Amino acid sequence: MPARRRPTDAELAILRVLWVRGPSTVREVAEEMGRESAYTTVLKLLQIMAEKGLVRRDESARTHVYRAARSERATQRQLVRDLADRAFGGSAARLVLQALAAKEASPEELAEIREWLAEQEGKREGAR
Amino acid sequence: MPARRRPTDAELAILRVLWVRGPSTVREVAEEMGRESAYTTVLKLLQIMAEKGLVRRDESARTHVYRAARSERATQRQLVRDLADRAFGGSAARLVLQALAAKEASPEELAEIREWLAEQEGKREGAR
DNA sequence: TCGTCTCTACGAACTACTTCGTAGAAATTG
DNA sequence: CAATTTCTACGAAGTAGTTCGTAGAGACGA
Repeated sequence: MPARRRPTDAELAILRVLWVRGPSTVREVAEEMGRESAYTTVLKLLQIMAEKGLVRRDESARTHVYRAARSERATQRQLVRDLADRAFGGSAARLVLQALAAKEASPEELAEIREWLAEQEGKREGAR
Repeated sequence: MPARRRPTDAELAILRVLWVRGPSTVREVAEEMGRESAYTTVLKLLQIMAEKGLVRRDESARTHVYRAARSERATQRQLVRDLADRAFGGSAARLVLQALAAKEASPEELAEIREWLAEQEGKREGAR
């Protein structure tokens, strides 16, 4: 059983495209990524990612169609956990505090965070 | 001017030791990391990290002493920014929300987050 | 049909990371 | 002083990631 490794930079760039576009052909992904990388580079990457299980491939037509195997949310969560483990002693909360310090948050995002906090408050009360 | 690359996994493991122990010799770091990696592996890594500027080396004695070039906080912040860019479209706040979902936070940490939010609230009021 | 285009497959080359063995200098010990 | 230990330096090898060129099959248009 192969341990799940985190996607590399190049893989993540491709996943981002697939999350936005949905199932796509090699050409579509390559196009979306601009002229940064050659068509065959994207193809090769997608082939490798299919082997790794990062994407699924529909081969029913001559032109294969790829889609992300895991959702954006699930992948993001995995990456956060991974970073928390590697650099924050496993504490996602400490990671949060650094993240808050790192960049400005929009009012909407602040509101979401506040909402989450309120939920926690609720749970805590309920648990007494 | 060499762009600052993020520390690799092995480098991060060593940095963690240096942050905890402060300036240390190769032997001390190797010891701290358990018997996972051979002495010369740690040595080589530290040499490379010194070249990259991740650590500074005091060569005044025969046994060199290494210390982290950047603080734990600064490095953590860099890593958070990097992850936000690579996987969250640059939004640290969205990263925060995933992080909050990823793991339980302790009451102390929750309190810190609340405090930070209150600060933001204050700024916002003040700006009106 | 013949040439052109598009697609997948494959492999080669290059870089980065990680590991550790060996060599030799310097310090220490008996 | 000789043997042992401890240290740095270096190099080699293995793995993984990334890039892209070339080849050949299939589709398509003139």
